[in-house]
Amino acid sequence: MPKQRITKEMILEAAFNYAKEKGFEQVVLKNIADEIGCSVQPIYSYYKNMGDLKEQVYGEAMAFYQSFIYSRVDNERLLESMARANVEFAKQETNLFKMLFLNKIDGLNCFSDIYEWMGDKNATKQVMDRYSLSENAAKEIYLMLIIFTHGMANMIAISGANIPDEEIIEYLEKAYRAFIKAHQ
Amino acid sequence: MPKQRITKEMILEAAFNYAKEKGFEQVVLKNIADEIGCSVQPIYSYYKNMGDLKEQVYGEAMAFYQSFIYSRVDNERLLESMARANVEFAKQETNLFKMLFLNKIDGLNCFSDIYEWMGDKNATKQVMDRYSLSENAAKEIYLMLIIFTHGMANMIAISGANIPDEEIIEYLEKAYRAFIKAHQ
DNA sequence: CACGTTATATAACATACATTATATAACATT
DNA sequence: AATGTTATATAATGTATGTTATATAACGTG
Repeated sequence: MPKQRITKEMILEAAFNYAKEKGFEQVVLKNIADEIGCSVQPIYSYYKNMGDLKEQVYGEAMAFYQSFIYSRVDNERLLESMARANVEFAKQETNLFKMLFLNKIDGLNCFSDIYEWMGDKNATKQVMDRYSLSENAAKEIYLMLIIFTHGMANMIAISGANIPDEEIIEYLEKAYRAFIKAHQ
Repeated sequence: MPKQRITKEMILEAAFNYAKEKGFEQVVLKNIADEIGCSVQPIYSYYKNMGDLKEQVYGEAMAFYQSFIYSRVDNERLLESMARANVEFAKQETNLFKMLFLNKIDGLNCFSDIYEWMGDKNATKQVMDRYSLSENAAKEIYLMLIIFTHGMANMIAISGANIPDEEIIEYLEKAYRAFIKAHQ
């Protein structure tokens, strides 16, 4: 049998990069095949259909997002650094951000669910300890900062605005301090 | 000449309602024709092409949004009532919200631009007067509440979460008070 | 009431995409 | 080197959409 010129990894990588550079909507059969420089067959030999490939691309994007965030986490300031990282992600990786966060996510029914979804227990604990707050207060601060962060990230991603990092940090800091102060 | 059974208004109304009930992506030729119960020709007799019709639908949606917001404004509490109305809009008219706010909007380059875009001078003035704040402080509060509101609206629209109005109001109030308090 | 204008319908054509069928060519095994 | 397996390419098919061409039918005007 002939050796395979095209590997599954090549396809997934090409598709992921296409999503990253051109947007998820551009992940269509012909674009990926052209990108690799092959016909459509190798793709169908590894993936049942395009939906299958797109799911994998989504998974890659999520992994990329997570490593993006975690590589920027400051352990001394979990909440603030995660908020910054999220907005930076929206600014730098707009296509991935839209793909991950501007589409329906199932199973969220109230804000506490949202907290569970994104919540990081350590960050909550850090806020509790640092400001001598109850768990509920810390959770609420966390939740409100997530909402604010999400709003900022969205506006940046949607508008394509190139807002300087200092300004982003400034507003995130202000929101964070305001939410803390409200509980003191 | 035969009298026209189909008017331009019928088409635009059908298309707008389709966008409102089923989502903007569903505004496609055949759906609208079927909805009205006509062929594709009447649509092309009034609109150059589908893009033309979609633009008009977008305009209708914007007008609908504005009257939705203004009908809910409390003149005594401009900022808070507008924030609430925006989140309510995202909750009740999710399809229109996505169409209007989850797509690119040109010409925004920094947060002060965003302020100019959505800014309501009267609301700013009300905050200045009520809390004896400088114009800059009031503007900042306004901007931060817009960001928070947008974040909440987005999360609700995207997740489809049916969060009770009381909870929405509670969090908006908390954010508002926190931003005010930060300046005192 | 015949005629011409035009509103609407039907149907053809174009394009973009996914999917499947067939053809070709590489190479491992004999 | 011949053969069979299979990786890949080319080409056909299907479906959804938009657009345009042709046909039909309504009706105002002479």
